[in-house]
Amino acid sequence: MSENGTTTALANGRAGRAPTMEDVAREAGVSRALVSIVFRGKPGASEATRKRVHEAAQRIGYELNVAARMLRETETNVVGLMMTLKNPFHTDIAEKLIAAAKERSMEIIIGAVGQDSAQDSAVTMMRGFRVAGAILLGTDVQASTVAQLSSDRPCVVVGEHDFGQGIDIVRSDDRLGIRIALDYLLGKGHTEIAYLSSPHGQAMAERREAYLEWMAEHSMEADVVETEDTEAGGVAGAGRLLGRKNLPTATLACNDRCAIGMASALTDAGVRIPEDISVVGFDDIEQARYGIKLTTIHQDTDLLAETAMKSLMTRLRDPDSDATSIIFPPTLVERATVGPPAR
Amino acid sequence: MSENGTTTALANGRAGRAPTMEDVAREAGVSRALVSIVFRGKPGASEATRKRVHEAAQRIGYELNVAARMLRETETNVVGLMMTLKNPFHTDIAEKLIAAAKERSMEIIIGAVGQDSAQDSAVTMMRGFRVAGAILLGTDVQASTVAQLSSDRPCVVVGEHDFGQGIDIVRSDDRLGIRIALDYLLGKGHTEIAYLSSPHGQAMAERREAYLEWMAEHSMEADVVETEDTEAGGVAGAGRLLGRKNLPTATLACNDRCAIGMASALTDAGVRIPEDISVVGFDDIEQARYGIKLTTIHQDTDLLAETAMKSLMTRLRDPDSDATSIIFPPTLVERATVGPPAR
DNA sequence: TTGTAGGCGTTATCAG
DNA sequence: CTGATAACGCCTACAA
Repeated sequence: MSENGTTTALANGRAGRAPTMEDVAREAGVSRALVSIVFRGKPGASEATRKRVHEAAQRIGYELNVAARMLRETETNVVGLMMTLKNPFHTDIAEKLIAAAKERSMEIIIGAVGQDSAQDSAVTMMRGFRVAGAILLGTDVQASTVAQLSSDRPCVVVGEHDFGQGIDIVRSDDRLGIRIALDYLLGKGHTEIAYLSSPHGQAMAERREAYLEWMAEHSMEADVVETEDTEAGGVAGAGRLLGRKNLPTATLACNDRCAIGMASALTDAGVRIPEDISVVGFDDIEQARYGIKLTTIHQDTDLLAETAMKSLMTRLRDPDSDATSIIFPPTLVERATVGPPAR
Repeated sequence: MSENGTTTALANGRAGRAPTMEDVAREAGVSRALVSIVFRGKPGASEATRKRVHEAAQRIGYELNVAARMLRETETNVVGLMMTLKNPFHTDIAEKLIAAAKERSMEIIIGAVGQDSAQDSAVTMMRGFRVAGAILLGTDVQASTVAQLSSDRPCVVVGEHDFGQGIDIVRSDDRLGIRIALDYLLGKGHTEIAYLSSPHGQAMAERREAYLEWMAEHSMEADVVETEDTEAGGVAGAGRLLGRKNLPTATLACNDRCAIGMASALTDAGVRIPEDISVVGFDDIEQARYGIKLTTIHQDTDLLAETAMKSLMTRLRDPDSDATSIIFPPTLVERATVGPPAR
C-alpha cells in the first residue's frame, strides 16, 4: 500500500485512526508533554502555546482519549450515577447533579437501571470504569449494590436509608413528611385515611411505618393498600378502594406517581376529588403541578442534588472523613386535591 | 510499612490498587492470556478453567478495566446515547434502547444534555470515549452536533429530520400525525382549530408546517400560538388563548407535555374539556393516559427503539452500507379530551 | 491449552 | 519549556 520505503513508526496521518497527542504536537510544533499539560490545564505552558495547541487540536479534529487518560491517571474525576430513567423525581435530581458536576469539572457517567432492578449491570459498569465515587439515586437501592460499590470508593445514597457505616446519605425526612401530611388531613377533619403503599425500598418502608405509627398514636384504624409506586400502581390501588362498600374520606399515597394514577382511576369511576375524597401525594414532581393539581409533600431537589455532590466531593478529598447522614425536612404544598371530609 | 525486604515488581495484593488480570491469573493458577480469553468469552479455554477463572475473579473482587480494554481494542462495542433526561417520551425510548443494547451485549453510555441545549459536552464525552456509534434522541438535535459525531462513526437520529447524507434516521411521520389529528377534529365538526407550536427542532417545525398546509387545504384560518414544547409552554399558550374574545373550539398541541400544561391552565380558568374546548396532543407519553386522559397521536416507542438499534448495528457491521431513513406512521388514540364543537 | 512480547494513548517523572 | 522513558491494564499475535 504505502509508497514510501522509509516508514517511521508514526507516519503522519495514520489513515483511519483518530488523531493522538502526538499528532497535535506535530501540528502545533511542540512536544507531546506540552500538549498533555495544556489539556490538563496544568501550569507549565504559556498562554501563547496553550492557544496554539488548542488551535492545532481543533484543526485536526483531535479529542482527548478518555480511556487512555483513565487508564494512566492515578486520580480520576469521573463519578458514577445510578438511577432509573423513568422516575421523574430522579431525572429531576439527576439533571441538577449533572450541572453540579460540570461546575466542578467532573465527568459523570450514568448507569441506568431498568424497571426490574438490574442494578448489577450498573455496578459492573461503574466498577469497570473505576469511577472515583458514586451517587445512587433512589427507589430501592439494594444493600448488596451499595456494598459492592462502596468497598472500593465513596458512595452517597440519595433518598434511601441505613446502609451501615461509611455510606453518606442525603435524603428527606420521610417520617416527618408523612406526619405533616396526616396532621394536615386531620386538621381538615379527616379520620378515615387510607395509605397506598409500595414494597420497594427502605424509604417507602419508612413512609409506611410512619403512617402506621401516626394512626396508632391517634387511635385511628390503619388502612394500608399494598400496591406499587407507579401510576399503574395507583390505578390498581384505586380499584381496590372502589371494591369496598365505603371509600375512606382521604388517601395518602407513597408518592406522586401513585397518587396521580389513583386520582385518575377514581375520577373515571365518578368519584370527585376533593369533594368525595381527598388525595395527598409525596415528592412534588413537576406533573403534580398540572392537571389535578396535587396537594403533596415537597422535597427540595436542588438542595438534595447540591448536598449530595458536596458530600461526595468531601469524601473524595478526604476519604477518612466520617460519613454523614444529612436529612432535610420536607414541606407540605397545598394545591387542589384536599377538602373537608365528605361524611 | 512493608516487612519483607524483597519486594517483587508485582507483590501480591498491591494494597490499594484494584486487582488486575495478573492477580486473577495468579489466584486461579493460570496465565494472564487465559484470563483474557475467558473474560472475552473467546474459544481457547476449557469449561473447567473458565469456571476456575471466574471463581478466582469473584474471590478477589476483580472487575474488568474497561478503560484498558477500550484503549487496546480495535473494535469497541460501546455506543453513545445523547438525550434529555427531562423528556418522558425520550426516557421511555431510552429504556428500550438500553434493553436492546444489553440483548446484543453492547455497552451504552449516556450523554445527558440539559434544558439549555449543551449538546457539545455530550459530543465531547462520546468522542472522548471513542464510541463505535451514536444514537441521538430527540428534541432539537443540532446539525453541527450530528456533523461532529458522524464524521468519525455512524449515527442514527431518532425523531428528527434531514441531516444530509450518511445519517440514519428513524422517526414517525410527523406530517401524517398532524393530518390525522386534524382530520379527526374536522370529523368531529371543528373548524376553529388553534395550534400550539414549539420553536425547537425540525420535527416541531414539520408539525407546524403540516398544520399550516392542512388548514390552507381546507380553507380554514390558521391560528398558531408560538410557545414551548413543555408543560410551562402549554400554560403560557393557554394564557394567550384566554386573553382573546373567543376561544377556538379545538386545539392541537405540538406534543403531550404542552397539551397537558395547556389543558391544566384552561381548566383552572373554568374552561371545561372537552365541553368548551377540545384538546389533542402528540407523542402519547405515559402521563397522557392519566388525569385528563388526553386524546393524542401515538408513536410506537418499542418500534422506534428497536429499529434505531437495528439500524445502528447494520451500519456498524457494514459502514459502507447506505444510510436509511425509516419513517413510521403514527396513529390516533382516542381518549377523553375531544368532543363536538361548543359553538 | 499455555506463555511471551509488543503496543494502544495517555500521564508522570526526570533530566536538560 | 522540551524530550526521553516508564508505567497503566488489557488485547493480539504467535510460538511452545
